[in-house]
Amino acid sequence: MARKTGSHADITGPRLRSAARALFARHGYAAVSMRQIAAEVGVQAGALYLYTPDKQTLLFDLMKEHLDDLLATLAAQPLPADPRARLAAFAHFHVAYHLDRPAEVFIAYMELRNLTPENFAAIERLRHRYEDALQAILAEGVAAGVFRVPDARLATMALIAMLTGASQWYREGGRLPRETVAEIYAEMALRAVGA
Amino acid sequence: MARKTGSHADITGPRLRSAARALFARHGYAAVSMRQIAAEVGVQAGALYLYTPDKQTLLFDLMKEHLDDLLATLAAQPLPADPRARLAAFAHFHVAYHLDRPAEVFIAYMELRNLTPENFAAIERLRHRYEDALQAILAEGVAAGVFRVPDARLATMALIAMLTGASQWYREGGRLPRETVAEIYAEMALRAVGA
DNA sequence: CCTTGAACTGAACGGGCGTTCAGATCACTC
DNA sequence: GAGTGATCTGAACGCCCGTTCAGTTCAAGG
Repeated sequence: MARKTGSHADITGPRLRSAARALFARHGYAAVSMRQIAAEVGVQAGALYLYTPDKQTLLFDLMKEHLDDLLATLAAQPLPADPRARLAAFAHFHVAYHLDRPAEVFIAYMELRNLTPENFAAIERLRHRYEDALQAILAEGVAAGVFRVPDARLATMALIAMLTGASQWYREGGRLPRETVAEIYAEMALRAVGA
Repeated sequence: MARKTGSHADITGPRLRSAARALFARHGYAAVSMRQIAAEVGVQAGALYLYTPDKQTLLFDLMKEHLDDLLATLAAQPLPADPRARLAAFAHFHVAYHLDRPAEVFIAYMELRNLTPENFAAIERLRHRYEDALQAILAEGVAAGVFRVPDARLATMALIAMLTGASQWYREGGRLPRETVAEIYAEMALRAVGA
């Protein structure tokens, strides 16, 4: 008793990732079983192993995809040369991007400790690349005399934590529209660094 | 073959909580077994049930203790009347408190989804009480005309995320001393709200 | 119409899980 | 020095885990 109708390989693969993303985000990697994911996909657990070598790789791929996409989208972003406008654009981009992907954000920040050491190192490298992009903006602003921050690295971590936090409380259709939230956060980020 | 030397009830209880706190923070609630905790305590798994009714209550008690202590310590804090000085004192307190308790902070923010609905509601109530304390400071500052924030609730969430984030990267004996970190974060918080 | 091979099932593997409990141990009281 | 009760062990309960794999189904190619 196998599949009833036609070939499903190109359907089941994405569905697996999508189901895993939703379940990991809601209940956490360790609390979700392959059987639960399989049930969500509408398949037996064994069939999942046609699309992922194991559960750990499934988690790693989700996180890597998220960070790769984050870095690629940032790179494609037109960032003004002026440090102030540049930081405003970065902050606006960061908030909007994260509000659009609450599940991915949740996983990327909560499941780091469930990665094997090698996978963890790979993800941390990507994340560091992203942080460095912000840190460079701050350093330029300091050099240009328009930002006043005692420590660029600390300010980077503080801003990213603040901006990312938006996705923890924001709910679609809530009191404030997405654009307004991004705008206010960008404004706070600028002020925080003394712009 | 039971205990070898004397009575241990007043020792094993705290040791259970301490071991659970450390293991939950490192590996996550769902990934830690009662047997692992028992091994850390130096006891068989069954013995733990003399000190906690179940694993869920163990997690809940750790989180409730943390938030109760946070609220009590905040209440005992002498906060100046001037909104600017008041916010600076709050921010400084928050960062210092969180840098001192990285394990508790990690658990309180990462394991919310592993609480039963009733326990979750109870913890959220406590957390909301704390957030309201900050929001009140911001509202006073806005009323006094010294803070400029479009939305006090949003600013509250943004500041708490930023300040709490310090405990994610801060390491004892690192580049910056604890006091300096708290000072810089407090300064950034003040500027973020336009003070 | 027969063959092939991709897609999937269903059962099994060894092992760990949270929790319970009868029984063992032993500091203490009277 | 007998008895008590707090403390803990060790084994067991039923259940779920990630992963493997022989076998089944069926769309597509010749």
